[in-house]
Amino acid sequence: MPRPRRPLLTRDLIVETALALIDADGLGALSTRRLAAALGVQGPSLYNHFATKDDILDAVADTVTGAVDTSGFASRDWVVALRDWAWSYRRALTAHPNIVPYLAQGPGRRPAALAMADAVYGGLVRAGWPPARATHIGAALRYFVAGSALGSFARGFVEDPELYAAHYPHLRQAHRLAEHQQSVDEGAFALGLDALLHGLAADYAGTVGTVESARPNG
Amino acid sequence: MPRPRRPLLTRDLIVETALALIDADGLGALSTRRLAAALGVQGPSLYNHFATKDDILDAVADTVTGAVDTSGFASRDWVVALRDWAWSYRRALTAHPNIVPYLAQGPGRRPAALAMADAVYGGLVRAGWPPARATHIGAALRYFVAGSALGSFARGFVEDPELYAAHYPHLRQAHRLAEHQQSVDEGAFALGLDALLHGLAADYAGTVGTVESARPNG
DNA sequence: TCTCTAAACTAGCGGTGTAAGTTTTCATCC
DNA sequence: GGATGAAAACTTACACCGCTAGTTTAGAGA
Repeated sequence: MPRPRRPLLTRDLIVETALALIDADGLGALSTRRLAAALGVQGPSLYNHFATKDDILDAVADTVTGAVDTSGFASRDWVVALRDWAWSYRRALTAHPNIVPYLAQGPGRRPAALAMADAVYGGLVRAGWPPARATHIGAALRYFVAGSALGSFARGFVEDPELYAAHYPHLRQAHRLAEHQQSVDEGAFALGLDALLHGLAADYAGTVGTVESARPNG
Repeated sequence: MPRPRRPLLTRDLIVETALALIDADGLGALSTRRLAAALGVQGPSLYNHFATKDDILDAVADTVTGAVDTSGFASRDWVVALRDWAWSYRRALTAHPNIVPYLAQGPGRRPAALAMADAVYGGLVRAGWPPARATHIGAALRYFVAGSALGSFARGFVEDPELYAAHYPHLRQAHRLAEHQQSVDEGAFALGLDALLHGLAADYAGTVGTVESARPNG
């Protein structure tokens, strides 16, 4: 097949299909030939639109990150904005868990990740946090969200009572974690996020200072 | 070469060499042939000692996790124990950052990870936390530590001022993050960990209750 | 001493990312 | 309107990947 009358591929179509394949079969199952086959095309044709496979994955990661909502930093109290952002961030990642390990390794040059960092940092500084602190807070929350989306704690346990009872005295109930995977992970996230925000609020009261500087939109 | 007089390979030697290669060249650069070559052997010989490449990586992950110190839970106040554990955990992971993405995806059947979970959970329950809460707390801290070791926040930024100034108004100083990578990541970790523990302590005071139940070794 | 297993080997399969070169279509400029 | 050059598909091919199969020989146990 020579050059077709209307292009068979576009960057968006490739990214969309790649994400669907990753969601369905995992990151390891995505090869350029399989992706191309899903698009009705031969493998190397993808290289007319992307330079490398990693470029494709970067674009996929960018669209996933693009779904994160940071609008709260523009109008809400910083604690509320952080909480809303963290939950939105987590939802965006857990909607596509298979891409998370790739995504979590370097926000660098990806526009959506930069825009997110920009909004968070800007919002915190505007709320009165010193720049260095704002950087640390944004990073700390990113650690927490990425870690929670990456390694489901509960998913790691197997549904086999005997495996744990023998050697790990306190894990007698661990096999039940597998059943309640989602609620355990969400509960742990909720608990940890609340604790983090509580601690940050205390820090804010102590270092940034008075009540009047904690205005919602400054 | 037939069977040698003394075995050229042992599981420990394979694991040790694999970890060294991963540290030096990254997870992606570890192939069975390269690993075997580093051991002075042909590729498939490894399969006399491990069933699959993933088995090798699991063993590597287990030795890395094995370096985490949970001894604090046996003798110290739970807040101190959590803090010491989290830092030890982080040190163990950041000593071998390239294996972290593999390691963070499922503690499941790996003995060292199970022993760690057992110690943490047991220590928290002994301190008076309800079992479900103890599970959540352990998971939340794991999220935070794994996230911090996985995606260095600072490493993702490039040392090019112009890249950020144009589109991201608040990230004008972001290129400087690359220089101070380690201190930024450690600072963010310290801040986040302290906030988390502060929040948990407040929760403890509110739900678990009185002062006398917060005894160090119960 | 005989036998079986262990631990190395070689050969090879199907799959991977991607480079190189080919063909044809479309858009653009004289 | 015909020439030109880029675009977008193709085929072929390379080096590498994880892993299987079968072979050879050393050592351990009956």
